[in-house]
Amino acid sequence: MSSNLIEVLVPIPLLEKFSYLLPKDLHSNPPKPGSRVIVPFGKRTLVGVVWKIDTEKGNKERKYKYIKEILDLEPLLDKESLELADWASRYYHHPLGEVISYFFPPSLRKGKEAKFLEAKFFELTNKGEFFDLAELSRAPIQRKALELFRSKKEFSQISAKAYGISSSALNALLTKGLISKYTRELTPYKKQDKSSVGSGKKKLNEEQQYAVDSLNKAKDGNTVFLLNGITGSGKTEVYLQAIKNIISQGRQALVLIPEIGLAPQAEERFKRYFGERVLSFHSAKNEREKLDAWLGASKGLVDIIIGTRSSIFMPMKNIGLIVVDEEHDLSFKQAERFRYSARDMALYRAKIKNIPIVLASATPSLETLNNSLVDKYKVLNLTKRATGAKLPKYIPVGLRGKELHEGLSDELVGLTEEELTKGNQVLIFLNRRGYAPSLICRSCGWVSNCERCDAHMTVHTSPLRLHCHHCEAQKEKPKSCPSCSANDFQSYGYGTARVEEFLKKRFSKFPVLRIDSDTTKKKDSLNSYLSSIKEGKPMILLGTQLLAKGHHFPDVTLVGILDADSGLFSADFRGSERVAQLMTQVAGRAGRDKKPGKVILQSYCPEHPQIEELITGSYETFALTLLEERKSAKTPPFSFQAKIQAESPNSYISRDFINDLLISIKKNGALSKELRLVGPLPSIMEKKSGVFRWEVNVFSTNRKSLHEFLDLSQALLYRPSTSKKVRWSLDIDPISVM
DNA sequence: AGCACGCCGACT
DNA sequence: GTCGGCGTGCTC
Repeated sequence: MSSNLIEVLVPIPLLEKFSYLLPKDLHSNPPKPGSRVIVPFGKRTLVGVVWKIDTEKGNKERKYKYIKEILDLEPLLDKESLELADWASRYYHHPLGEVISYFFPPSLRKGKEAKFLEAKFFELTNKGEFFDLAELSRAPIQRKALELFRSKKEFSQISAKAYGISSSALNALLTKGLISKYTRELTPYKKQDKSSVGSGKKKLNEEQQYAVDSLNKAKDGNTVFLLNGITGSGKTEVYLQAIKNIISQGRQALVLIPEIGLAPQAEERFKRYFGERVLSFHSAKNEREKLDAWLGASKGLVDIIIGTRSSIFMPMKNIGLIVVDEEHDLSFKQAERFRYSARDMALYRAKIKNIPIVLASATPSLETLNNSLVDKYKVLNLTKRATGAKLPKYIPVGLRGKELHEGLSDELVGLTEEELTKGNQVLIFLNRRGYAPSLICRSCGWVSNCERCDAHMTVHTSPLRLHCHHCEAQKEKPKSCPSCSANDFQSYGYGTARVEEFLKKRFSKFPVLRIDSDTTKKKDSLNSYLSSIKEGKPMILLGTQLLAKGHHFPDVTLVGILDADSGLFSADFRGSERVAQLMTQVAGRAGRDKKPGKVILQSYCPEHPQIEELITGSYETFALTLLEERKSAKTPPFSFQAKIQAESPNSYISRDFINDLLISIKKNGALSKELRLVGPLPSIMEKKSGVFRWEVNVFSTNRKSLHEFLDLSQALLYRPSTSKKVRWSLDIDPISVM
């Protein structure tokens, strides 16, 4: 018997699904899965999403509430989006109701209409058309307005104003029945013609052409491509042309890019190539823009969506290709709440849709590299720079026992001088902002520790203050030592601001541009920096990883890496992968155009095998070595990993929380022998922002037993009796940057 | 997540 | 005597 029960997802962190009755007058027209409804929930009223219809028999003991209202007659999410949400919810062990809310822009989450902006219009009525103008002789403004209507038939409220038709005249004509009023959706996008796709086709080299051809051939079927091109090899041009091919078939493309200052540039390049067919999507857009973009993509009016992580949730009417650019980038992983990886969700979305997907990178992640080694992915190699330039030459500089100039060796200073005089640009890379990483008292050894974190406070100048880079804390530099009252402070170590000071003094004839998150906070300041670099005058670019990613600096011939060692001895097993990617990306900024480039790699241990591998080998040989290490250690990608973390104002409470959880799991028999548990242990920076964090990491070569473990963990964690004093998180495939 | 209920401390 | 702290329980 039909029970007319509808399963509705509500945006609440609960594992249960909630069922509602359908009011009798709607029995003949039930809402479809993917439509939004309004439902009562406790004392509240929520916007929910229909999940299943009439499938549950119903529990006789339970009294169900009625759906209050159906917001969408036609579903807003297609079947594949629902399937993707379901998969992500199970894979990341996150409540489906919250997962599904990610698929909607804010205004739709709040229950607003799924419509483009509406505007008021006025049009001439029949009566108005044949009305005797002489009757309006005493109302000259109305008469003039009516004449305008006769020549143009309709005006929007705004254009009427522009033509000088006052609102009082409009109202008068309305009451006389000479014009009528209606509202209409303003569609901001026009469906573009299939034939007019893309301009400015660049000449491709043989490898690029082969890559484009391979992508074009794969238009149907779920092939995963690794577009593995060295820095400056013209990867973008390859996928631009593949996208062009896709949209010339009337299909859409989705391009995911990292969450960095690069977005405006990427967008601009796409706009130049595809014009109005492209729409960018990121968190800076306002609600209206987000809704318009969402509707435009979902109705198939926009051909290309380019955006950061969250764009993976964009609906698309007829998606034909997904590109994940810089696929190794960590910003594709959300590090809070719903801890999804947009790259991995993209892979699954492509699989459901049976379409090709391109993962592009000069420094592929070990996961991706491994998948290509076992032939899961098809590799498209670009081994030559598009300009024909050579890859830069590495010059290792050992620092032991050397006198340095604020972190710079004689070799680096000398070469910098040389290149600047030749009219070239020099890039100095130091992944540490501020003036100095800590302040110490030379009299007693006091160090500027942060009260809320296990970290030093960084010295910042202008204004002179101490900042913690892990929490919001900031304070004045103390007048005298808090411990011994002496006034004998020393700024210890180097940050970009300190190096900037030195470079400006030493190379006073040349501009020094410091580019880090402190100097680029203001809107568009990064862009104005980048355009002054583009002018090509000799100068020094000094910066953090902001500078390392993706930019094309044709006049940089020398890159100086001040500290290649940081991260070499990282506690995290992913540390070396990260360093290798960063170093390779930074080095890749040198010699991209006609001029050959050099990279100075300063290190206290140049004989370290990993540094040597980077210098004498390539990213790929380095990565292969790392893969071997991971294989013998059975760490990802040779096992699956999950992390459970607890945080509270008390270290023991956090520790016990993890401990107790593991005990319960053990009792329930979900601790299979295939699981390797690491912990409970304090997290890398145990105290952070005033809370103490403990964690357990679980590794397993068997996905099923890990998922059984996680299912049980999830069930236990979401029990209402779970202590609310502790904030916990479940992270699948964590990337842990503390 | 919210929201209500409930039971103990400092206030007009 | 009450306002309000946050612990606990519940949401079809």
